[in-house]
Amino acid sequence: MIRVRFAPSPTGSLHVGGARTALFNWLFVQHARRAGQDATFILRIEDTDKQRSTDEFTKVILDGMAWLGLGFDEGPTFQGAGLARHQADADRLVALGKAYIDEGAVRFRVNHEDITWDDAVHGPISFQGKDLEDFIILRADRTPVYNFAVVSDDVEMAITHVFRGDDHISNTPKQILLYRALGKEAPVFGHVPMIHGADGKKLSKRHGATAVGDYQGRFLPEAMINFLALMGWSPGHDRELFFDVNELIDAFRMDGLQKKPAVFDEKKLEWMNGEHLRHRGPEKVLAGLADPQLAALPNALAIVAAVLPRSKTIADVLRQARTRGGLDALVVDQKASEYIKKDEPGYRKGIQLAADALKALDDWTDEMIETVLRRVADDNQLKPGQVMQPVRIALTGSTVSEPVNILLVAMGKDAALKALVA
RNA sequence: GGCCCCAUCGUCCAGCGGCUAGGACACCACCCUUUCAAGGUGGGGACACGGGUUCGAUUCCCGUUGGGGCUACCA
Repeated sequence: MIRVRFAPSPTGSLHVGGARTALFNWLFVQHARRAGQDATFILRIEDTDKQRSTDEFTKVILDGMAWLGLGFDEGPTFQGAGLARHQADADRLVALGKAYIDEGAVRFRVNHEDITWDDAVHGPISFQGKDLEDFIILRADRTPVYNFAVVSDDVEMAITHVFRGDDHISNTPKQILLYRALGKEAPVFGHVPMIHGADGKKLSKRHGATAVGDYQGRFLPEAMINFLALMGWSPGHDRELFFDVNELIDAFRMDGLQKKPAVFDEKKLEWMNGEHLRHRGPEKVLAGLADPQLAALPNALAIVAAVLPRSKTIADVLRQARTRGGLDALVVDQKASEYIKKDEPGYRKGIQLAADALKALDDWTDEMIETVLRRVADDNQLKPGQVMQPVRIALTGSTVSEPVNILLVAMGKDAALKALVA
């Protein structure tokens, strides 16, 4: 029987590092299940007796996990709720002579033996007994200290595997001692490396977006999962794109984890998100946008499809689609306004020529539009770009977009001409 | 300072004694083109250093250097 828990602290946000740890825990459980084992994934909130998790803080964690699709089987349970048991366990250790009262607090007696465990990601790790000293398990106010509360809780919940951040390595010997004192076998420990910012330091607020919530509006959950899973883990070969989380579950193995910290590269996340966006396809992307105004447009699907190849984030798709659908006012970007300024008469002429020619076109297809536009350019001794680019800018506010004929078809004749003349 | 962990392109990974050290992101060049954030082709770019072990080390061992984490009656 496998019982795994993910134990975030209620800090008001779910850190991407935490989310990745949750993902590894979850993948481990799902993988075990597929192998026919009885495996349970438990969520435990690591709040304290002084700082109980508020509903809002709990919700942030729940929302983040729900967004990523990481469902749990038990919980959430709260560390702070185990106070009575923590105290009873501590008293028992005192009675057994394994702990003693020190200035009102309860201090655990360390026997200075060497501690070694076979870490699931690092292999053998050992600490020398002489470096460990007696430590507090219950404060003078009878509230438990973290290292004691976790062990008491994990014993209570019969946890078999603990996969957590690297930063807990030095807590592990203390906890192993506690398991022994409580007469229980320690679980399997696996310490997953941290996520660092570009400066090589632990990813924190000053690195920018670090909470899962910061990514929700811009990235697809499946892309986030794919990206997070591949930071510090690999299936052992060069494959990087996992469009189906089931393939991730099948391939996942704890010993495929990297031992060194990884640097979060948002550029790569963006690329990966673009791949997932295209894999989802226009219908699902449009549905996922949950924009009633956009969805109500008869050509919404065509617009999204036109815009998808060059989009990286959900925000990219939404912004471009709404502009093309006439829902948002045109925003002319830097390069576009430079283009206009360089030769405004030429710019206006291009638009005028295109509009006049297009007006007479009944067969509104990309082939015909291209033919007509090229002919207009040719007839006026202009290069195709001299009429295409002005149209593109007038319609999108950008020098970059899908091919102009595709753009025009997606927008529809009436809307396109109206926007051109405006 | 002490303890612990780690070390392949700028970044994310592959490699698990013998490879021209591979892929991806990013970057650069060229091609295509409706002068692009699309597509195509190509390019630069890494085994931190020093000792061993071995016929042979990126790979195994030791050391150095570098980086990170922990060092609370925080979690």
